[in-house]
Amino acid sequence: MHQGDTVGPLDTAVGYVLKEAASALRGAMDAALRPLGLTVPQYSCLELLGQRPGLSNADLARGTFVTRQSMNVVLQGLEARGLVTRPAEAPQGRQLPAELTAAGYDHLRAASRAVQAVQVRMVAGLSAARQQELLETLTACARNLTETT
Amino acid sequence: MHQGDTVGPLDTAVGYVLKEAASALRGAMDAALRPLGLTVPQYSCLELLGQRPGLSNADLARGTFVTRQSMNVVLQGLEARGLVTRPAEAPQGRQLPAELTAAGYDHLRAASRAVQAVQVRMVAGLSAARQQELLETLTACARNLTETT
DNA sequence: TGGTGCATGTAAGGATTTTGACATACGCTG
DNA sequence: CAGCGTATGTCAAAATCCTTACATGCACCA
Repeated sequence: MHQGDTVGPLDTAVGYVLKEAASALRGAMDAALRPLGLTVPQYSCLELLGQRPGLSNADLARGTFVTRQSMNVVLQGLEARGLVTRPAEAPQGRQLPAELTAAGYDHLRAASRAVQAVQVRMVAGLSAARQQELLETLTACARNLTETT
Repeated sequence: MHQGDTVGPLDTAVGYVLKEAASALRGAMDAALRPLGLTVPQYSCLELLGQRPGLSNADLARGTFVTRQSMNVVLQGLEARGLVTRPAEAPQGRQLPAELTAAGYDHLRAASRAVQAVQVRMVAGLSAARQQELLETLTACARNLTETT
C-alpha cells in the first residue's frame, strides 16, 4: 500500500474538519433558533420558501438535503402553526406549491437575523476574499461528489 | 433592518454550502462503506481508535461529534462483531479504554482506503495550497463557533 | 392510443440519534 | 476529612430521520 492511501492524522483530513465545522454550525444554529421556537430543518424550510415562494415539498427536500418524507412532516408542522400555506389541490400535476403566511415571514425575519449572526461569528477573522474562496471551494467539493459521471 | 442582516441568496451563504458539502460527503462515504458492511459512525470509530488506541467511549463520542450514548451503541456493535475490545473493568476511574482487534485493523485498512478515495475525489481539481487553505479555514470556522467566550 | 419511465405526495415501519436521568469515580478546596 | 464540581458509563424514553412501499399524474415514444 502506497503512502497516502489511508486517511492519516484526523486534523489533516479535509473530511474530518468539514464534519467538525458542519457539526459546530449545526449546534450553534440550533442554540440560536431555540429561543424562537424553531428547529434547524424548520428554519431551512422557511428560508428557502421566503426566497423562492411556491416551491413544492420535493423541491424543499432537495434544497435542505433531507428526504421528501422528512420535509413533509416539517411542512405539516409549520402549516399547523400557521406559518405556511398549501393549496388543498394541486394546480397541475401533483406538486403542492407552498408559501409563507404573514406570520411565516415574521418568524423568518427574526430567525434569519439570528442565523446570520451565527454565520458572522463563524467567519470572524476571515477576509472577504478568503470567505469567497471558501464558498467556491466548498461548492466545487460538493459538485465533485454529486457528479454521476 | 440594515442590508446584510439576513441570510441572502442561499448559494452565497457559507453555512448553506457547508451543509451541502457535508451532506454530499456523508452520502459518498456511506456509499463507499456499504459494500464493506460499515456505516459512517462505525468507520469513524474505527479510524479514531486505529490512530489513538485506548480512547474511552466519551473520547470517541467527542471525536466523532455524537453523544456518548450513540457512540456506546456503535461500540457495542463493533464489539459484538469482534472488531473492538474493551476490558470488563475500568483500570482507573470509570473510563473503559477501547482497542481494535486484528480483525478490526483489517476492516479499518479496507475502509480507510475507500474513504480516502472519496476524499481524493472530493478535492479533485484543487491545488495543494488550496486544499491546505480549506483545511485551515474550516478549522478556524469550527473554532469560532465552539469558543465559549 | 397504449405503454413505459419518471416524479410527486403520502403512509407505515424500523433504525438511529438525542434528551433526560441516575449512580459512580476522581480532583480540588475548605 | 467532608463537600462540591466535573466527568464517565449506562439505562429508559422520546424524538428524529430514513427505508420501503404504494397510488397518482405527467411526458415521452412506439
